[in-house]
Amino acid sequence: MAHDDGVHLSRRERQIMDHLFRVGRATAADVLEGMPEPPSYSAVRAMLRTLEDKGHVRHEEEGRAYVYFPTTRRESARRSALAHLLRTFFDNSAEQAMAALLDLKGTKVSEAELDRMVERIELAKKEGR
Amino acid sequence: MAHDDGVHLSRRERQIMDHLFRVGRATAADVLEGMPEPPSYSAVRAMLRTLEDKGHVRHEEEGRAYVYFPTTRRESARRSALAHLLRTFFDNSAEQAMAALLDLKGTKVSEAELDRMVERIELAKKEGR
DNA sequence: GGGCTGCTGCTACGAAAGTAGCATATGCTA
DNA sequence: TAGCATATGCTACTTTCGTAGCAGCAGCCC
Repeated sequence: MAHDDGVHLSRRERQIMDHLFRVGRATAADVLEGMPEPPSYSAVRAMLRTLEDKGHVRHEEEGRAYVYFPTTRRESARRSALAHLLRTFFDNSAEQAMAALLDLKGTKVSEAELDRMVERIELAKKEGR
Repeated sequence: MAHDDGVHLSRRERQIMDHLFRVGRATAADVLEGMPEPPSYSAVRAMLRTLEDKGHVRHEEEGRAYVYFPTTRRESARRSALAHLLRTFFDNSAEQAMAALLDLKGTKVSEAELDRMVERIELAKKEGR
């Protein structure tokens, strides 16, 4: 069944991971800046350490500062986040998700992009059969 | 006075909300069943109550049991979840998200669906200009 | 050198989260 | 009607989150 060892991300931990996935790598200060309702600097560092203990991030020393980054490849994190979203809100329907994607305000989709999307779909169609 | 702490969902609370969004409405027992690493029945009920206090769910009596459901419309929850995902993992690129969507294993996308997707995109293109 | 400045590593602690367990009410059934 | 099953409403307890604050160390600048 569940093999969950440490998928237990708390609210703050999730926020930190989100930021890390967004930017790739960041120092505690960077993370702090990128967080909603920023907590204290100490708090961020503490959580970063916790995340490292749990194995979700690692760090490298860069000059005097620690630079943190996710241990999970962005690709797989994406994948599972997307899968989860699909399952939770779209009944696993890629089409529905697509539709939502298209009329999401704030997302500017250029015509060229739309074209490439169509291409991708056509490709998927060919591969699918 | 902060009450709109909608983002303040704890780990368990998020899991519960996820399940609720997935199924629409459910009793405490249902929720329990749909949770990863299920806690005790008591725990679930307690959290459901908390969620109700915070305004994230409401309940109706159905027979002897309480049936809970999200107060937020699925639509808007979707929307913001999608926006968040896009921002966190796809640099706000709908195209990238689309691509990921297409080659997500486990999602069977029928040819008909693919066709409809193309239609939607073409429509978006027309509307866009 | 002396004093900032910025970073780390700690410890400590209140506040939530998470959980268990009881008492109680109600419908069902043998 | 007694007994079981299933609900809810509590209360109380343990864990972990989230946070502040201090000490120590390394560069920098006057």
